[in-house]
Amino acid sequence: MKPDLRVVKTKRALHEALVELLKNHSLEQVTISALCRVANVNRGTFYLHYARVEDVFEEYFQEITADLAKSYEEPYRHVKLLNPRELEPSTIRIFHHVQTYVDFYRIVFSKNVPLAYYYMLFDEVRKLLLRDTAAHKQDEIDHELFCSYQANAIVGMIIHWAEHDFAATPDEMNEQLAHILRLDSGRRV
Amino acid sequence: MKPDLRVVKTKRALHEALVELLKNHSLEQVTISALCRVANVNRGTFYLHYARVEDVFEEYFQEITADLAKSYEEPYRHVKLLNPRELEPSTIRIFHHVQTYVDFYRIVFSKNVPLAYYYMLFDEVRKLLLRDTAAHKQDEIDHELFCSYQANAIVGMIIHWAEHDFAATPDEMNEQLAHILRLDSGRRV
DNA sequence: CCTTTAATTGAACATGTGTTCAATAACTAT
DNA sequence: ATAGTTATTGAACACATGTTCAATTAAAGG
Repeated sequence: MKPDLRVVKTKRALHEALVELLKNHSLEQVTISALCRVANVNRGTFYLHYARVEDVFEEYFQEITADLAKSYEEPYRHVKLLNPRELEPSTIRIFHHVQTYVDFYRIVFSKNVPLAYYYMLFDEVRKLLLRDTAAHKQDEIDHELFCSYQANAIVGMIIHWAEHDFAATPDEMNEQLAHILRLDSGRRV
Repeated sequence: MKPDLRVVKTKRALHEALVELLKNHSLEQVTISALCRVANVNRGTFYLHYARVEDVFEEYFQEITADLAKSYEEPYRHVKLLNPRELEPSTIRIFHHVQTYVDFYRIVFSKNVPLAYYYMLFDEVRKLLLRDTAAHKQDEIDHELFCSYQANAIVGMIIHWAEHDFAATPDEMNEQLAHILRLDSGRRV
């Protein structure tokens, strides 16, 4: 059940062709025909794996969101998490992650791309919150709902960040998050 | 400078044709050609006003987000707003608004629509928060950033709601928001 | 190495896309 | 009503889309 090398080659060619075309065109300007021309892949082959150009970007973007989760696994970062209302901001790697892949995130937050990309980021953040706050459930509050609330709040900060062309530094974003979470007084490093 | 009646008629025909087609097709399945066929509008005319089918939906959806703002203007609802951390949930009309137009919001929150629709809702909520919390700025916190945080947190709840097929009632959503905002203890009606 | 399996190809077809143009029709303003 | 303005139309064009098919090619597994 190994992945067929031909499929791997085809997908890699399409990935690289997409990155190439995105240097001079917006995502929605990239046609399937042009993508296949640049990638030297038959158009029929494209349809064996995808339906739209956006699906190729989505597959690529999946590797990036996977990196977000991975950065949380690094043991020296993965400090014990406290009550979600007192998240230790040094453990929040998301702003640094976004800056690392800012060229991708400019696309992810642009108006005419599918909402699916947004969900991929949101789901990743929520997954991390669900895992790290499992011990701090509160009565009367639907914990999954609360994580959707909290995760999307953070993504809201990233929207704001993107609207200002990612001018602030990741550390400044972390600092603001700390203040919002009321860590400004009684900070514990 | 009145709107040309011909334009009004054309747009209305396209709006109605879109609603008609959406009964049996997803938004992305609706082609420009089919839309124009049903609307009895020349395809060239379509391009005089729009570029994509999604633009027609966006124009329609604008009327709906305008209704969200309008519901906040109703004087008997527009109670004095407190500190954003203590939002009086009875003034939060958003969950009821979403339920009123749930057929539209199912599309707005579906994966393959443009992110632009999401922004329209988010911007509307943020605008309301910015207006109603202007008096409660805090030092050290970028107030606009905080409103992006808070507005998107609420939209995160709606995402969660949509994921569960809008099963909860708007009042239950409001109740959960109240709990999250720490109104559970010391509630003031 | 050789057979089996399956991905890829190239070609074709109907339809959709995006644009242009002169001719026509419908609206506005006087 | 009439003249002037402008949206709409229909036709045509090159190109993109989505699908099908038999022929070919490359990989997997023994």
